[in-house]
Amino acid sequence: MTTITWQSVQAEALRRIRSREWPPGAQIPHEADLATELGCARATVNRALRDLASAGLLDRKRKAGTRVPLNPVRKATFDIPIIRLDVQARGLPYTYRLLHQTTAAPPPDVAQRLMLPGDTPMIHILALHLAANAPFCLEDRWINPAATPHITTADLSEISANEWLVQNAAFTAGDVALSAIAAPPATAHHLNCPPGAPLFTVDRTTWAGATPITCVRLCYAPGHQMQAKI
Amino acid sequence: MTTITWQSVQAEALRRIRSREWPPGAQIPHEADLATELGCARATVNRALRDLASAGLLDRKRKAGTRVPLNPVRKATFDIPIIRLDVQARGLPYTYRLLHQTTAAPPPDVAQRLMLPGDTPMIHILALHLAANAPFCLEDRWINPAATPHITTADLSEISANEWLVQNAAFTAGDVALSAIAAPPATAHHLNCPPGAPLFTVDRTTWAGATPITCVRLCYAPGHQMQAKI
DNA sequence: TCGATTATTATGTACACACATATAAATACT
DNA sequence: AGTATTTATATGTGTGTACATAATAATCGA
Repeated sequence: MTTITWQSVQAEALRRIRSREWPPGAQIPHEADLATELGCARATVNRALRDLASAGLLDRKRKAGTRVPLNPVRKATFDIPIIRLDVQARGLPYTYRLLHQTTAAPPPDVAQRLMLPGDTPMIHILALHLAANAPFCLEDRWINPAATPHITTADLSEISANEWLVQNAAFTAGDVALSAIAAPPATAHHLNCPPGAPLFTVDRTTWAGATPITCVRLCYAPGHQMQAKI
Repeated sequence: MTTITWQSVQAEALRRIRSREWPPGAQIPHEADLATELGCARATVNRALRDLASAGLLDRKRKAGTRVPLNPVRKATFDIPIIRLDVQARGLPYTYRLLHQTTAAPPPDVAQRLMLPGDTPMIHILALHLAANAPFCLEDRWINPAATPHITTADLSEISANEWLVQNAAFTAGDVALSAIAAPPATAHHLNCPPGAPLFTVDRTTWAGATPITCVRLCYAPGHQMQAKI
């Protein structure tokens, strides 16, 4: 006897959505009915549909039931790797250069993004990540020392702040903004590219609960691509 | 009596990871032990830890148990909205202009990305999405008509291919590449920006099972940001 | 007729149990 | 010693039940 898995239920639901057996906007049978129809427990159907809903392929509401959205908003995910591992995964030797480190009050926009008073002294890092001795990524970071007291004892010329933080300050949430900017002169100099070159840029702010940890701008050398999956 | 929820178990696990009560690299108690310790069923612990693992915060292997990864690879997600809704969500009026539509054999790189023979005739679309009458995004798309026969009857000057496909060709998988490019002259002309301007660019290929559906390059006007969440 | 209150109902989740499955560890075998 | 086989174990998943919760639909009252 073959048992129905939640994956098979999910596949069947997906098939019905794609074939328009469940057309956009329509309500689909409720869990109990599907369970009896497909010959499995409601929990199995629940798991299958819950996952589809979190992927944006179904809308579920208590009492209202489950329906196929008219305008599904699909979600894509990408990894946030340690830059060293990102480079090494490409088969390139990695090096790292700490360009600058101070403790100072952050510029207003950084303070605002971290929701901290503007006069809080923070650690400022400017560092260059290199792949095969070519500039790969310029890291411009502000760290809230109150969130990570140990960092004052870390030697950030040996290990990148990026890596230190990933290993020592597990964060619970963060937001990321992706954009393309024209390389400012100083950045262009560090990345060894012409000023104005298009740079793929990641602005990231991370939190441990309600405590802001760090806020970083990563400017990647021209030509960089970031991969994501749907 | 207060019942333990999987969320509370997850929060407690997260706390232990952050506090290094479960240090990086260490193995954590197995599900059954945690269940008895926290006073809940193993299924509840399983759900909590499974979700943490899919977020990259734990590594789980059968028999080997669960451990805190030394180098956690966190995952961020972003929405893939219909461009019209993206514009309207910013409170701007949306317009759309079909610039070009033909049926032809695709260039080799497109054929390769879709894993189709190079001589398959495909639909090629060039369209401009505008926000408040300013260029917002240039869409350069190739569509496999074999995957979506109905599209030949769609009037793509009225509804964008982007929107038509989302509503009519639910895909099961896709990959996305994000990058920054210097605006080529033609693109710059359409987006009304100087040639060479940094453009945030999304290259997306989508599939319905093993059948390739479409492959699109979206070039956003300078200054565009894409938001993601961790 | 309208607004507040009360059912009704579909999803969300917890639990106890059972069995499946991957795989590390131990054992037997050559 | 090295390899193949077995065993033990932690996670993965399905089932049936029970109750919680949100939100719609029905009912009631002014």
